Amino acid sequence: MQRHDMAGAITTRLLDWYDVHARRLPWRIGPGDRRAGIRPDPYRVWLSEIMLQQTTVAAVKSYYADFLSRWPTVDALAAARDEEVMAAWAGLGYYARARNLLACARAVSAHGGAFPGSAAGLRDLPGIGDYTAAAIAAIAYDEQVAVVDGNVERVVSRLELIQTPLPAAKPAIRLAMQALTPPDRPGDFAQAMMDLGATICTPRRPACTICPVVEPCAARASGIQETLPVKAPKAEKPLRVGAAFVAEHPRLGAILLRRRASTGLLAGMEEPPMTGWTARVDGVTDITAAPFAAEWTLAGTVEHTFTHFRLRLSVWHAETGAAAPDGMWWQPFDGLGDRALPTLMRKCIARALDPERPVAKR
DNA sequence: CATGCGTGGCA
DNA sequence: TTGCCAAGCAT
Repeated sequence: MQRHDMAGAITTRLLDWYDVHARRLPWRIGPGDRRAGIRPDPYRVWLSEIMLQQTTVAAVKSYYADFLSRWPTVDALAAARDEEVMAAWAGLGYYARARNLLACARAVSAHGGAFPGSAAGLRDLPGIGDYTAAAIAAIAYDEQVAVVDGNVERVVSRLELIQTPLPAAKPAIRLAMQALTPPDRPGDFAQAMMDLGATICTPRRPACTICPVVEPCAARASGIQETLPVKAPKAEKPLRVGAAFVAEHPRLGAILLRRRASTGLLAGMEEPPMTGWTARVDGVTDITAAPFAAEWTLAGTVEHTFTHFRLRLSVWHAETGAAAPDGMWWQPFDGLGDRALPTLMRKCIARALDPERPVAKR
């Protein structure tokens, strides 16, 4: 099939640019390896792509290294305990990804340990949607398939001057990306588009002067590149409030923890006991909601922003030698790093144990 | 098709 | 400081 000259020009320029400027990332093979016919390990591509869903490269790097070190193959990951994987994922966010990761590993392992060999087959696995299936197939199998993520939506809408608002523009963007994707090196092309979007064709202040495809860019020609893609305005995030209770057992050197419900927000993760989170700003800091009677003192507040609301928690602290209530346990301090504690919960614990200091990261 | 689902970095 | 949003998926 003859490709249009414009499409061919964009593809060629981007691949040439990628050969020089490709970001060196732990899950990528080197250009020399690619030319030698070496293909990336589908397991590593898959692991990196799941972690990269809505998550920055900088945040992923240490988690990727840790997972690959602990579980070098899909069979090793499939054999891991749920709790071990959730704890390893703690802090990275979107915890359904970790549950789906394990479910996917076990499905693949149960069928001989080889990932499906096409985007269509990959798409049926848990945690793998249109984007991830296409990305793995293009990168690991050289399948000529359109890989469309947020970067590609932005780059393509600018190149082709697609002014329809998202998400209505998605079909047109996918068609345009399909027309640009070459039969040779489709994976490199997809990664080139994503690298371009991450480093040059950025949401704000795109660096058009150093862009390898500035000449064929229709939005740049019109001077409206910064207005694309058009998106519907986002609803503002309401404030919810609540109270967390960090009970400390001085003799054991431990704090009281429990496990959250298996569905919903932070599903299956662990936490200190706390109230529900309500949109009502009054009353919820009431210490009558504490897990047991003790000399509770207010250590401070913790604020955290989720996808669709902001949360302000009053953090209470008490020392006690009481037995752990049903469904809770005394967790020794020296094991906290290995628990499935989301960032929010680590903030609460840090605030309670040292009200003066700023909250430390994981 | 709209909504729920985390977190950290950056302008 | 506040808002924005990054290599999306499931329902």
